[in-house]
Amino acid sequence: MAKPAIELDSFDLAILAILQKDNATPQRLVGEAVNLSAPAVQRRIRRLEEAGVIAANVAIVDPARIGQAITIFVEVEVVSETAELLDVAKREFSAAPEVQQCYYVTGEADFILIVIVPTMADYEALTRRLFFSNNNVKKFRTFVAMDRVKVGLTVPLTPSGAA
Amino acid sequence: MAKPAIELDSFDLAILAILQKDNATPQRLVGEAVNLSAPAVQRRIRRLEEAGVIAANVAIVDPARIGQAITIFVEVEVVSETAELLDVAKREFSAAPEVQQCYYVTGEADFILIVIVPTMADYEALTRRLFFSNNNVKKFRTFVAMDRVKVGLTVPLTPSGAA
DNA sequence: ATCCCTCATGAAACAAACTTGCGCGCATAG
DNA sequence: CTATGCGCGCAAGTTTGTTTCATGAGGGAT
Repeated sequence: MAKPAIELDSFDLAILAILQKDNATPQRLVGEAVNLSAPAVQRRIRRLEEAGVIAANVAIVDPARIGQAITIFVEVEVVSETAELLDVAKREFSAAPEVQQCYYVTGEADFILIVIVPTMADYEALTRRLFFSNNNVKKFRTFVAMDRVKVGLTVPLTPSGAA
Repeated sequence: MAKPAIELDSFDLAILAILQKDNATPQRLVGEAVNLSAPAVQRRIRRLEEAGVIAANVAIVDPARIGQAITIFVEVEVVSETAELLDVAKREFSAAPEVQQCYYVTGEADFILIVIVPTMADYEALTRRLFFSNNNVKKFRTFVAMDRVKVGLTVPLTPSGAA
């Protein structure tokens, strides 16, 4: 694993704020925006990537333009919360390509999944495969998204622990 | 607005699959992977961007490495589902920078929010601002994420509506 | 107090990638 | 059968990303 935390100064945060919105921004422009030279920006970006602060550089695809994808939320409740059973569930859920996001949470549910499927029939198939065939799944609740009001993974830049 | 849908062939889907994982992949490598020349890849990418299929190119930042961000799910139930009240809610929720994602859903809840905050105190402040001061919010349930098992916006590439 | 070591920066050179223009082949329509 | 439009590949030009190098600031030890 990478280091749990590295020092981030205001330059790093400014760079992250830009790349979070558009990582195709030329380093030259980034440098101008944060008052740093292009190579300096380059080194910082590499450091952030190696440290895991930048987890990935990806293109965001609009599901609505690809077939007619349906976004679904699932709250999953498990029977037993032993460490190994949780690991099993995490691995199974993560393995499904339809599962975009999976969180282990506190509260009335244990897992929250965000699923994208082309049709409801695909979702039904997924539930059979993921939930009904897993004895540790007590119950699950389904929420179908009618509107993606706001979608993003942009993290608010908190200057905590930085100079 | 862009066209609601454009034709996507297997080349486009293959390209999208790659860029969804890493949009820093050189077009030359993309071309090799899909058996196309670099300029052809380039033109297709541009078309996909203009059509809105590629909504954005962004760097994914791990919140855990930025301060100690907490991911929280909120199920919001509203009193009245008139169009204008929903619009108000959508706008208010979207305006909050802490709200990463907001969906309007069917089921036992009306909205599902994904929130990122540095501390629980910030979340409490957010609830006051967003929920308690909004008379149309009947109730809300909170789920705190203990583990981000899987995070992504990767859309499964469905060859529907393509050659 | 001085020296030395380490580290990050900026300027320039270098390499790689992106972008554009051109001609060709294929599919479709007339 | 011919004409037209679309998308491809090739090659050149341009921008961008990457490396190298010398300089200056900060820290610790003598």
